[in-house]
Amino acid sequence: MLSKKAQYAFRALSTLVRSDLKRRNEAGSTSSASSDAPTSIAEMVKIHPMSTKFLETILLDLKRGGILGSKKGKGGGYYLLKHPEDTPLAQVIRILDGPIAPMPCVSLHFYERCHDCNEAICGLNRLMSEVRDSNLAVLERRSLADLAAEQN
Amino acid sequence: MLSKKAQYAFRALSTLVRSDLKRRNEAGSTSSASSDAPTSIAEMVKIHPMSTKFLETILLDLKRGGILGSKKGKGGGYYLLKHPEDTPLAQVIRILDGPIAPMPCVSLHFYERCHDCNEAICGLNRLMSEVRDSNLAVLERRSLADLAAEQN
DNA sequence: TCTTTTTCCTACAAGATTGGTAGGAATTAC
DNA sequence: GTAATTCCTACCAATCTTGTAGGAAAAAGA
Repeated sequence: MLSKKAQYAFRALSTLVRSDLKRRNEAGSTSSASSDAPTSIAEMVKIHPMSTKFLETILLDLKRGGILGSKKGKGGGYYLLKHPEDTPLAQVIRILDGPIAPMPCVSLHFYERCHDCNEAICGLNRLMSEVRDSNLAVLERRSLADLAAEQN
Repeated sequence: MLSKKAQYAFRALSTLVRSDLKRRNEAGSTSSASSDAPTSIAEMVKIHPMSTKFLETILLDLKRGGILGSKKGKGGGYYLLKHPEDTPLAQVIRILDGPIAPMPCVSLHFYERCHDCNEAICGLNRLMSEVRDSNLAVLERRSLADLAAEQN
């Protein structure tokens, strides 16, 4: 299961994406994200109610993880560093929750050797690699842009 | 990530599957699993080293979950209740770790309503349903039989 | 320059979860 | 009767989760 942290992150990010897309439409721009008109924590919380202080630490994580930029002071806030399509969901989850793989010995980004088995012939290893792959097929393909896409 | 409990469970189950398949071969039987020749905790731990007491509680869970049968006393132990192909990995995980879905609001077996969003139009809900489905595509199709299958 | 608004940073803390351990009761085989 | 096994409940230490507290730093505007 995703932690609350990751769930809140996605909700806040969906606000940022919508604001980003809106600005793009107005400007007619297709370039990478711009730093003007950042969104403050207070605004995000107004749209998706949650603890302000907790969201603060989450956004900081996302900033350190290279997904968000920020602007301090009056009129400040956070903004996407890249086009929403260029940030896969997997990246967000790894920053906040760590490994996506079901076991350390099949993780791509957080690999740890398995001491109890020979990975080359371990059935569990093979099956969990399958699970990991089917997961990543979705999480690496889907991006922040999909998060904000309206359905009918 | 799978808990240690689930990982240990799979290792112990692989021992039971191998013992089950061996017995089937000898007997030439294709029926559902038989209760003779149960495997004791001590034997399982000999093959896959782990805490005996901890494995005890895990096997009890699997028994209560309807996957294993047991026989008490001398010569006793645990055995599969069904043919290995008829126990999907998903069932084992649900017994020991609970939900497979990434969020309660997309869980099939542990559903909880999401209070912060309208599920019908929530982008996160839709994406996480995709993740759940891709996961289950593997975990419901793959069974204990695949766990013990030798590679090359 | 002063005030307000914002992000940034570190530390703390209560509660839940994880990964076991302890000790014995019940059952069965011999 | 004894040894071997499962069954059951309670406990426990460490870690993780989900926040909270309190301010420092920076920027904007008057």
